[in-house]
Parts: sequence; C-alpha cells; structure tokens
Amino acid sequence: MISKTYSPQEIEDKWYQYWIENRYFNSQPNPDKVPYTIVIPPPNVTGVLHMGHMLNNTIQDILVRKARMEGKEACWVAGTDHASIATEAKVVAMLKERGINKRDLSRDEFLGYCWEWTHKYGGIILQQLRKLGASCDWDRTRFTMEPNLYDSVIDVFIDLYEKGDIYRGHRMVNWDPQARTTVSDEEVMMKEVQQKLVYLRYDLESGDGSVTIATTRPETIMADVAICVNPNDVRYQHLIGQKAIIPLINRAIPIIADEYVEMEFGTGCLKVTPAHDTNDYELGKKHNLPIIDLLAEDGTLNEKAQILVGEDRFVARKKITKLLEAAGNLVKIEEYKSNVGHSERTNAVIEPRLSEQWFLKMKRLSKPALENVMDDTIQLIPPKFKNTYRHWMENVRDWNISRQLWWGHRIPAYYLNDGTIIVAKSKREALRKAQHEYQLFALTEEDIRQDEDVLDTWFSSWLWPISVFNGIKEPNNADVNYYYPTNDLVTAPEILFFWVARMIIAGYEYRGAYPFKNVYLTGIVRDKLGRKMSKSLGNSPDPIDLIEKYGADGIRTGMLFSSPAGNDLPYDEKLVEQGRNFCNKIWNAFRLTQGWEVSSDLPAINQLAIDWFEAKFNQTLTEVLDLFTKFRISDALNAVYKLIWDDFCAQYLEMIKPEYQQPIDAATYAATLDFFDKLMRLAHPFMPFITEEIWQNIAERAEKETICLAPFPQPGATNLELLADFEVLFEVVSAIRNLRNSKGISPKTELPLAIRTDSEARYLRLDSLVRKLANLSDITYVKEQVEGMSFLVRSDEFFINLAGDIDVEAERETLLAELKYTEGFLDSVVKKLSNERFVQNAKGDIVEKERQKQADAEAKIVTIKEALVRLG
RNA sequence: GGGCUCUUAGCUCAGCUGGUUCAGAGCACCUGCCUUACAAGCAGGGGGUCGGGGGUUCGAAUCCCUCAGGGCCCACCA
Repeated sequence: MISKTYSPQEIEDKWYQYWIENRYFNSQPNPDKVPYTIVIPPPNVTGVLHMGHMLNNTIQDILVRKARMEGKEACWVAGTDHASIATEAKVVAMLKERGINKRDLSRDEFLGYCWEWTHKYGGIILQQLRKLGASCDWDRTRFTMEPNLYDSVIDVFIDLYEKGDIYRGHRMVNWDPQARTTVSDEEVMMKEVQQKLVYLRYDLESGDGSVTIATTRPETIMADVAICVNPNDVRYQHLIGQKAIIPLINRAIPIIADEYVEMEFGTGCLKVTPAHDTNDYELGKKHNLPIIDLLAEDGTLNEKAQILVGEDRFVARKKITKLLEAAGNLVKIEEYKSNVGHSERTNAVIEPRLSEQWFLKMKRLSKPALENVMDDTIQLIPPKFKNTYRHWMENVRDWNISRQLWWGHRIPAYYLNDGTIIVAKSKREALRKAQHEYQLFALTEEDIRQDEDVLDTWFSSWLWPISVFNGIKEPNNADVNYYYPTNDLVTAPEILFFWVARMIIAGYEYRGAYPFKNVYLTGIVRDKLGRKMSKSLGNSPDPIDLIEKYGADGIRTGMLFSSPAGNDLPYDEKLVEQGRNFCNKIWNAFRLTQGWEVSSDLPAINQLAIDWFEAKFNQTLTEVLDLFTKFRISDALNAVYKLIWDDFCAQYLEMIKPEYQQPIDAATYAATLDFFDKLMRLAHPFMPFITEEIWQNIAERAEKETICLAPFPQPGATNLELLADFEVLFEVVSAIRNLRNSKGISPKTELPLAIRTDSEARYLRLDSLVRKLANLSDITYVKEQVEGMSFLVRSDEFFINLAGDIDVEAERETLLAELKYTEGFLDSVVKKLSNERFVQNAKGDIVEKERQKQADAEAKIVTIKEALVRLG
C-alpha cells in the first residue's frame, strides 16, 4: 500500500533519471518558440555546494521550469569557473601536503596538477545540483578554461588592447603577500583593526631640535623619503626646508610642506613613504621624491631595509618598536582604530605596492552599462541596488586585470628583448607581427618571451553569457543569436560589481545588447546568530545531508518560504521541516484520493464545492502569476502553499470527502483529480519531484509524458460572489467549532443550529456544506430569537440549543465585549461621516463605504442588544 | 567620512500610490483531540499603542523632519 509518509529518496532519483533520459531539459534554437535563457553563475570548479548555491539554484530552477511549462524554449546553461586564485591556492595547499613546493615546479608541471585537481573535483558541484532537481541542459555545460572559452578571453584581450583600452602601467596596486599576486580594488575588503599609533622622534640634521611623527607602520621608516607638514601649520614653519634624520639608519630626509597633511591628526607631521602608501606615492610624485621599496613580494623586509632584513612585516613592526624605544626615539604609543585592507581570498593584509601591471580602462566601457541600468532597460530586483550600482559605476577606476598566478588565461602579450610589447594570439603570431611591424626579420621565437601572468578570473567570467554560446568567436552563430540576450540572472549581491556589472559592460561591447533583462539578487544565507554561512565557520549544514533527510522538494520550498529578493535568509532547519511537512500534506491528500471507490450511479452532489474551489484556484493563480512578474517568488510559493493546504485540503477535500468506506460520485471524483492535476502543475516549478510522482499517478499518461512539459495552468474567471459566500460559511463553521471547543463538546456530537437572518437564501444554498463541516443534525431558520447558545456572524444570529448547557454569564460577557467594540467602531465611523471635510475631501467611493459600515454596525448593535435582553 | 536601506506579534516577514471591519501571514507558544488521508496531523486560542519624538492631513504603520539603533555599499587621514 502507499506509504503514510512521503519518502522522497527513490522517487527523486527515479524521476531525475527519467527526465535526463528523455532529454526534457535539452534545448536547441527553435524559431517556433520564444527562448527563455538563464546562464548559471558558474560555481568554482573545485567548489562544493553550499546553502547559498541551494537558494540561488532553486530560484533559477523555478524560473526555468515555469518558462518551460509555459511553452518557451527554456535553456539553462550550467558550468563552472576556473576561479584562478581560489583554485590555485587549493592546489598549492594540496601540493604542500604532498611535500611539494610550487616554486620547485615548472609552470607546465604546476598546471598539470591544476588540471588533475580540476578533473578530480570539477564535476562534484554539478552532480550535487542534479540532486536538487536542477533542470539544466547538461549537454551545454561549460568551463571557463575549456578551449573555446579560453580563446574567447584571449580574443577579447587582444581586441581591447588594439582599441587602446588595455594598457600596461607602473602603478600602485593591491598586493596580497600571501598569494603573492595583485588583486583588484574590488577584492580588497576594508576591516576595522585595532592598531598602535606610534609617535617617533626624528632629530633634525642641524642638531638643533627634533620633529615627532605618528605612524601605524614604524617598520617602513627605512623607506621614508621626506617628512611633510601642512604649510599653514604655524607650529612647524621653521622646519620646512630643514632635514631630519631617520632613526636607526641615520639617513637624512627633507622636511617638505603640503596641504594634504591634516594638522589635527597625530602631531601634524607625516612621514612620507611613497613605496608603501598610496597617498604617499602621490605626494612623492608631486614633490619629485625618490622611491624606496623595502618589502619583498612575500611581505618580508628586503635588503633595502638595511635592518631586520628577512623579517615579516608584522614581526618587524614589533621589533623595530623595541629598537626605537631602546634608541630613545619612541615618544609614545596610542591605541588607534583604523580600516585596513584585507584580501578577499586569503584575508592577508593588503600591501600597497608599486608594480608593473595590466589595466583595463573602464570609463568608456561602463557608460552604456550605467545608463541601461538606470533607465531600467536592465532591471535590478530589488531596485534598491540601483543606487549602489550607480555609485560604483560613476566612480569606477581602471581595472587591474593581471595576476601573478599560473592557473588562468595567460596574458597574450609578448616581449622582445628591448621591452617592446606585442599582443598576439600565439607566440608564432607574435613573432610574425614583430617581424613585419618592426622589420625584425632575423628575430626567432627564442627572442620573444610571453608575459608570465594570467588574467583576473572575472576577465573570463564577464564574457560568460556570450562565451557559453560561443558568441565571441562566432558572433553570428545560431545559438548566440537565438539565446542571447538571456532573460534572467540570479545571483548574490556580493558579486554585483565583480561580475554582474562587468557582464553588462561586456554585453554592450561585444553584442551591442544587455546580457540579461532582469537581475534577481538573492540574499545571503545566514545562521541563527546572523553570521554568514561559510565553510570556515563550520556553521553551514551539508546540503546533500539535508536533501537525504528532508527531500529536495522539502529544502527547495523550505528555503523559499522566507526569502524575498535581496533579503538575507536566516536559515533555520524549521523551515526545511515545514517544507518537508508540506510535501507530506500533499502526499496524504493524494493518498486520500487513491482510496476512494468511484460510483457512477451516485448523483453529483458537490457542484457548489467544486465551483468554489475552481474560483479559489483561479483567484490564487492570478495572484501567483502577478507575483511571478514581480519576481516575488517567495510570496508566490506562500500563495500556492495556502491554496493547497488551507483551501484544497482543509476546506475542499473536507467538503467533498465521502463518509468512511462510502463511494464517491464520478463527477466529484473527476473534478477532484482535475484539481489535483492543476495543483501539481502549479506547484511543479517549486517542487518538481513530488508533483511529477503524483501527476503520473492520478491519470493514465502516455509514454514519455512528463509534468515538466505539461502546460502551466491558465486562470479562468473568478466567481467573486461565490467566494464571498464561502467566506461567511467558513466563519459560521469556525464559530461553531469554537463553541464546541469552549464547551468541550466533541466534534462527533451532532448539533442543531438555528439561524436568524435576512439573507436566508444564501444559507439555504450552503446548507449541506455547513451541516457537513460543522457536523450539524439540523438547520432551522427563525424569525425571532430562540433558546440556546448564540453567536453572531456579520449581522446574522445563530443559536445552538443544548438544553441546560448555557453559561449565561459567559455568553453575556462575550456579547458585551462585542457590543463595546461595535459601538466604538460605530462611533468612529459616525464621527468621520459627520466631519464635513471628510465628506468633502475623501475621494472615490470611500464615503459610500463608510456609510455602509455605519449601517452594518447599527444593525449588529440592534441584534446584540436583543440577545442581551433575551439573556435577561 | 559619503551614499543607500531597514526598525510591524517571541522569530522570519507581508502590508503598493495615506481611508480602523488591515494591524496581517508562516513558524513558535497555549488548550483540546491518536476524529480511518495526514500527530510531519486536526480543531480552537492568546499575543503587537506598527523603534522614540515632532509635523503635514478631515484621516498615517503608510508622507515629511528629527533622534536612537541595526545592516549594506563606497572611501587613501598617516
């Protein structure tokens, strides 16, 4: 027999396999259909599925599945990102465990390990997505380092270089001493750090006096090239032009003046260290100061430091403070909080460092990307992100795209021995170019050397929506022409600038069109303490464990129950439990229908209930469709949840359910299964597995039929009047149950009901339903008040006569409370209506509504008063 | 430091362009039920002066100002 609880495991595997075998998720350009495309935000190739992916990909799957059911040519492209720095770090760590040092390997050897690693772990996350039910076209799976995509990146680099947008520059960059590479501005996170502000005395060369500066970086004093004061600072006028001696190494440096210096900060004297501070660098340029770089690429002091050579910068900081103290140059130390840049990848403190790097000019490129978001050609959801987006785009700076790494797209720049740069696809082509452009025919491949660096990961991901369709290399191929621009992008706000903005830029540059119409920004999944879920904190449950425990449908719905766009999702296993319970509820409703014996001899007695649910379904469906257009996926799910649980299960099924072991009439049965069919189709995008299982079982299905391709329901007319009548019905039933509860009367005990109403017809129509839902023995209509417990619904009065069981006091209290509330309410309405300005100013039918309220309240008060009189 | 945003029941959130039968939902909680679809369930219930203050208005959770406290983004005071 069918299991009492829904058990997802075998069902999910069975259907996923069925879907894949029948290629329902595969897509080809089809001129007869409207394309609907989503490209997945490619997870890191060696990554493992985490809760953020779960949320993100569930939303994408919902959108894709709905589009597919709506008859669109739905195409969800999956893939992975080589994640240059992240993967390289992992491989380096892996090698270290094996006792291998990256520096002992050749580039090719190292890349060999990277590929080995990629092949070993590369498929995992995509396999995990299948568990979730993701309906990707897996045949289209792409990887940012596969040949076509690799070449696309190289082509784009060359193109932008030739357009003059890419240049090589000696600049201050963000240096990550741990990864020993530069990182872009966006990869630097500022964190507030408790530091020590050290006050140091520099003696004047003249021997006559001294100057005291404040610094957080005493270990860099050996790289000082000046001391700077504000020219308006009266305290220091006499110093300008003099020289000061750097302590410990006794080198003389000039004292200069610049308005950049804040007089209020520290002592108002600044040590200028151009190699190790961005501002100082600018200052140095302005005043023609030399540059002394005393840090090696791993963050240790080099021989330029003269002392403490080889020490790590932080160790050196402590040691030099001691040395300075011993030398008598330490004036004082203050605790000081300031923001320090950290590497997003390694969390190492970023070192401003001068070096030769490749840059992409952003100003021209970002213009259309800014405009088209601001005018909603591309829509950000929620729109509040427009502001931050604009701010970033308006202040965008050139993008440092070179990385001192090996795993990635190697920069296609070649150098001749004299330093001449040639950008070309290959060494051979570089040679040819050199020979022709510079008439250097004697040149051989031996004479040219390729740039050792690779490109920033995002320099490949920004092409993703184009390159997955090979639109860079073959701009007019059928795929890219059909699928591009894509429709929706679902991603985390954290990478709005890293990725989204740059894809938009690339889209306009290389396709002349936006890459996607809508950007749905999900929130961050957090734990109960509000911390972001992360591997390092160990506060994230393993999604695969959760799927095994609760089923994929349970997680999908659980995560979405409370997840409006842009809002963080405070994860609680309770949510997933609720999702699982929802599946179980559906399962048991299904089980109910399976147990019925169907009789075609019985009269069709449930037409009213059927009409009502039809109306309710249409009403909710209309609402759901509207919510989808606004990307309010969470609200849409909640509407479906209520429709199924409250309206279908709690109300409709209870109304039409035959007595135990009694048959059901054929008409009701057919209607009910039809509802089930529609409900499953409506719910399918949210919960693909259980809906397929049930949908396949409630009717004979043809070979290879699937709910995945069944039409999404379309709303019919909603009978509002009927819905309103049923609202009254539910209130009456609810009131009777309430009475039972408070009087301790079993739901099994049949009760007689008397109704005193002006609209008898309405109740007559609902008669049998009230009787069934409230378990009544009899319903009578009365003109006067009668004996019994009474209650009010709207302006109608109800009596249940159970001899000797009336608690007069309690009933009076209830009535008095209701009277008080209604009178208060009436008062406010009357007050409002007697206010001339209200009657004059209120627009539309608001005044009319108020008058109706007044009439209703007055009628109700009369009824209550009568009831009170009756009670004596 | 600049910009954006948020503060509604114990928790997570809805409440659009202002109109008291809108103060809501889910979860949690309390009470009663193992009522043959479902205890992963059923029936019922309590709970918030909508962060504080001021203003606009006939009328404000909904608009404006201000204060307090969160969050996010951007930012080179050593």
